[in-house]
Amino acid sequence: MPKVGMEPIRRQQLIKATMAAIDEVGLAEATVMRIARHAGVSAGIISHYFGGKDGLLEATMRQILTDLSDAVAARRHALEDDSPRAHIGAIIEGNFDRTQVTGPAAKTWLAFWASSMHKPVLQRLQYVNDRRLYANLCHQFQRVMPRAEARNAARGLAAMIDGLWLRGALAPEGLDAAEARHLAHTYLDQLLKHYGCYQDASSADVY
Amino acid sequence: MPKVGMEPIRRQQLIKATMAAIDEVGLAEATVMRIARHAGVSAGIISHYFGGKDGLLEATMRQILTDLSDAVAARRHALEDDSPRAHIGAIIEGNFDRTQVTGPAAKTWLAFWASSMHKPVLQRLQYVNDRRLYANLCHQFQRVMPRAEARNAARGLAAMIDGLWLRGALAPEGLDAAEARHLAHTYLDQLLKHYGCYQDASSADVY
DNA sequence: CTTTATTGATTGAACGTTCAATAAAAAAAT
DNA sequence: ATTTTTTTATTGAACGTTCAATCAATAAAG
Repeated sequence: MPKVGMEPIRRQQLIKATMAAIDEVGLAEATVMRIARHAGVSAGIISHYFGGKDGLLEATMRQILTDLSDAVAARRHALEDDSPRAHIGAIIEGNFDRTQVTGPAAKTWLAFWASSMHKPVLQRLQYVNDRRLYANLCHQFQRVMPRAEARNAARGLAAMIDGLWLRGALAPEGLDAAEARHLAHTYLDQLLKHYGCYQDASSADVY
Repeated sequence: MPKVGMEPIRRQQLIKATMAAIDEVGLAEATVMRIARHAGVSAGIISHYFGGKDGLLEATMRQILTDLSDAVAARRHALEDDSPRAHIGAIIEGNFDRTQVTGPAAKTWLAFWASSMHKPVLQRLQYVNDRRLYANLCHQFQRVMPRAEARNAARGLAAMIDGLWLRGALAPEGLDAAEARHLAHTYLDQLLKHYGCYQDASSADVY
């Protein structure tokens, strides 16, 4: 079976298998053998392509963060409206993108989040991603309110988004994306309305 | 050294040591030996008092949930004002109680949260606790707004509280409790103001 | 002398990693 | 076009480590 150019294929396969395994039994019991079985390959191949289990986990977290980043960027670039509300709305929508919220990605996300508390490599990835979200929100809010208030608004909305994610990952029935988006958008409207700018409520009932 | 009546002392000791170990190296590397060393006892004692590692972890999560519950209950019973805003405010304050937010408890909390996704015993504990918070919030909101809106408000505030917790546990500098409480109270004010009830803003700058 | 409390060496299972062996594909040589 | 050689891909058994659990031994207290 050995063909050339297997590396990118196997890497993707194993990253996907990692998410599937974590979704199935959790990070603690996602052994290399279980992951390999999901991908239909042997356990040894993981060390071959990722240098070891840690390398695979890091690559998997990178993938998830990249996917999220792309989902947000795509929606922001597709905007016709350049208003702060539109940009922040796109950030919300991107964070509750179907591919991110559904299935394996959500639980893997939370698992890595908890794991990053004590693994410097993952912590760094999480930190960079987090700062980017915060900086983006802050920048948009600053277009319609003073810096100090913009910072609070950004922290509040970031917490709201993460909280909805967290609760969705833990809820037995999974995240209700429509409801989560609605709550986040309503909160955004309140934050903006409080400063009397761009106060039309047209985006409140988008979902 | 063996004296009688050691059981309750050892149990508390070991639960505290578990939190310390998880705070130090994370749940994945919190071995029975490490926990025992923190408590200054041998590893075997854990199986003796808790039946095994799982029993100790369950007891530790129970302790955290009880502490949180007590912190909320204490503040609610101390209220002079019986208004919905006062009750919900007390719930917020209880959730950001110093003993909960500071040190080992916060990281242990998040570690168990992630772990509960795949451990039925912990999942059940988390679920019960979560439902109680939601039911309490819902009940208070329903005193000043229709059922459907109250549900949304409760879900939103619960997400905000959890999100602030989550971000606090992950932030290198830890949670800024004062800021978190301020954000949660401001959000609460907005939720209530939206319905024109109890609209004085006196509690917005409590902290 | 019985009960309660505790230890620490031992056991067996599970895990990640390594590596020699294998086999297909590609390249080179005939 | 066929054979030989090299490269790439993959396996799976073996190894060493780590861990939770067990239990006989020990010792203080009642």
